[in-house]
Amino acid sequence: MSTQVNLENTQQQMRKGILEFVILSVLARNDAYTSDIIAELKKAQLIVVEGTLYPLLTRLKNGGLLTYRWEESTQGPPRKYYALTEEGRNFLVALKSTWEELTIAVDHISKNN
Amino acid sequence: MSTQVNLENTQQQMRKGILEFVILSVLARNDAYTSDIIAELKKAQLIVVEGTLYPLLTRLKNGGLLTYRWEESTQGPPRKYYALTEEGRNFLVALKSTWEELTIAVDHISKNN
DNA sequence: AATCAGTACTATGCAATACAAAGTACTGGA
DNA sequence: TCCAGTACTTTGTATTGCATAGTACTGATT
Repeated sequence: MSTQVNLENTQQQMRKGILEFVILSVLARNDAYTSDIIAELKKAQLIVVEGTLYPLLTRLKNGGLLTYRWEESTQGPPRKYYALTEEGRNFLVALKSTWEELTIAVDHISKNN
Repeated sequence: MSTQVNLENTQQQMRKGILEFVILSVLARNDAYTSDIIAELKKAQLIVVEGTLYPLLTRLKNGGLLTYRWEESTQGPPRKYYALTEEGRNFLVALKSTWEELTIAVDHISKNN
């Protein structure tokens, strides 16, 4: 068994590509800052780390799907609260559709064995 | 909207990571050579191209999850038929479980919006 | 006032993989 | 012999999750 093909790696590779969808989904309900988002994902058994999340949020913000505002915190430094733009909401609708098509396709194939 | 965040790219990124699972699933039913695999996936609305498939099959073979045999063809050059190893079957079971956990997590998050 | 722990954000290098593209090789038919 | 169709191999590129290193802010403690 080579280092490349092992369960952990494959699980990680499976996470690639879906985090945009997942993050946008979390923010569709409520504005949130990073620790909120991480906690929300963790509740759903999806572990995402800050080294992933920050660049992702920045990318989505730069792409026009998110906006943010600073908010003072009584528990530490200021927090950056992210929110979906209208464009972000539209994009999320398309992503949800894509996800559904993908899972149907995969389930169809994997159920055949 | 930057080049990085567009639907096509995101759809492609969503495919990353699941193709191992999908290919092993196809081969769990029957030995197959590449065009068979591509056709099977296409039937399920999953388009995969040869530049992706060949290196992937090689990787899985090198990792001990697949074996292959050559078979003469009356329609052209010989074909390389791949089959799951015992190890491949075990790995597939784990992948299926992982996929289910992932979809449950994602659906849970996306259904909340 | 200075220090520290906890909290929050930023940046970067690495590993892995889907894909486009280029190329090699085999077979039967023209 | 040449060609089209078929099958396989290789490689470079773009993208992204993660580990890691670092910066910055705040309130509490010394």
